[in-house]
Amino acid sequence: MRLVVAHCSVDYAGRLTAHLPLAPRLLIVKADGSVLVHSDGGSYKPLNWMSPPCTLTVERRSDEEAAADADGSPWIEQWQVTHTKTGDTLRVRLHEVLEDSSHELGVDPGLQKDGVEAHLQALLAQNIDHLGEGWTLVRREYATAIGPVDILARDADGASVAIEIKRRGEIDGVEQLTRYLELLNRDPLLAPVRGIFAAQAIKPQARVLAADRGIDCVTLDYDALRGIDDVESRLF
Amino acid sequence: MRLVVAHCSVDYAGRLTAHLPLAPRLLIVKADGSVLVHSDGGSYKPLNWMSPPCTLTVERRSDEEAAADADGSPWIEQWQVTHTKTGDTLRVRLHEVLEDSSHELGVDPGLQKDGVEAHLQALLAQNIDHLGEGWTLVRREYATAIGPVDILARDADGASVAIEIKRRGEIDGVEQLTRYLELLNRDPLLAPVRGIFAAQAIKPQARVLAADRGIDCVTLDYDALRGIDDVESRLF
DNA sequence: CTATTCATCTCGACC
DNA sequence: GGTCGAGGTGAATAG
Repeated sequence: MRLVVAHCSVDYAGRLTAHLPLAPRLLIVKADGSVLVHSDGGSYKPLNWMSPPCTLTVERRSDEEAAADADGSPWIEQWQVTHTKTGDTLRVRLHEVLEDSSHELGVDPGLQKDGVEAHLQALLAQNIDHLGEGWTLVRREYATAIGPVDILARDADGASVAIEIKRRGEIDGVEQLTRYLELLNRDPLLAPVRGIFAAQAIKPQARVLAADRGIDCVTLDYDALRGIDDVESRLF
Repeated sequence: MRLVVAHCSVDYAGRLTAHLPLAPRLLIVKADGSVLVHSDGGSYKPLNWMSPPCTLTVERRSDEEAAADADGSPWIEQWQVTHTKTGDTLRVRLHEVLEDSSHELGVDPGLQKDGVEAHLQALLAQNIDHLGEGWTLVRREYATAIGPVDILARDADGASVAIEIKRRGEIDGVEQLTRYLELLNRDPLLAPVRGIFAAQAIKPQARVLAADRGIDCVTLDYDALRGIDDVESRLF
């Protein structure tokens, strides 16, 4: 990994073209040749970058050559980075260099995560009676021709219920569930199937559309579900 | 901006919990207090991070104190970063420090972009007869109760056409256009309104759904449209 | 390999 | 301040 702090200008050409005027920035060149251009603010996203796989060629020139630049751009080092597959290009022109260091870091052992949608689905499946007393789980990831329904269950009366789970409930989730319901209701063994749209938070537009389609909305409390699960884990 | 290369371990707790075991990494502390943890590979996304607004507190201790750590974690410096609004926390424990430098970069002048969907919409609006001879533009961003239609036009016979533009044509774009058409066709001044789904590339599934809904698909060539536009720019 | 879906999404535009 | 849609989305997972 090479770290350079320098006054630089950057040009990118690919799906879009973008330009960064001359200013001091942090440049990172990773072991795989990928390049990040960071400013001293904003978010984790670089101002500009090149993803691997890519090739980096470096051109250096003397102060005299730089001063004589025809375009009036007195860079002393230029990086030409080209994406191996898409042909996207990133050109970085370094003017004044404030820092330049390199380190061997090796391969990272990687991140361990917990708490995403899969977990939410597992928790609700394990606590399906959270939705109503006497409810039973039929299957998680119930397969249909157009994709798997998150959860298929039966209510206390034995009627089928298809449940779509999202972390955030938005309009396309309702559309998705609608397509599943249309298909499931063609199966005489299941029909009538009603739908439940379950999410940690549901947007107003999604609620309106769901209501229009006769789909019930349920907001899930992740911590509460986890709490239930912890209690049950201790019981069994 | 502070740059630190160090053997470190990282723990994040927020929407999810995540852990990075001890390994050499690049740590960046930006002027706004945000922190990035990068490995020497992967993408432009850090392994872990904290977005602004957040507060950073640094705790240092001597090698003797570190060696006597009750948990057996001989860190010599610990960063506790807390998000001001959400309360998310990031804890970084530095063991061996390989580099530590700071720079004043100031505020970046920012990025200039070109070539995204807005541009595609503008180009097609300016060259609406690309879709058919004698076609005319009614309005870009034609407002409806459920959102703006990208382009409303009339064909050579004066019949209304609603156009949805995407960079990549996928199923939800067809759904979106379907909703617009349903609404627009309730307006007696416009009806009958037909739909055109225009994108640089359209997925087979989206084509099938569009055909089923009576929506025509058109693939757009960005460079060709830009070429047309350049020619016209020169003519007028 | 392609295709789908999630994301600590981020980011901008618009209301 | 929110809400919504796009992204050079990226990244993981299923088929």
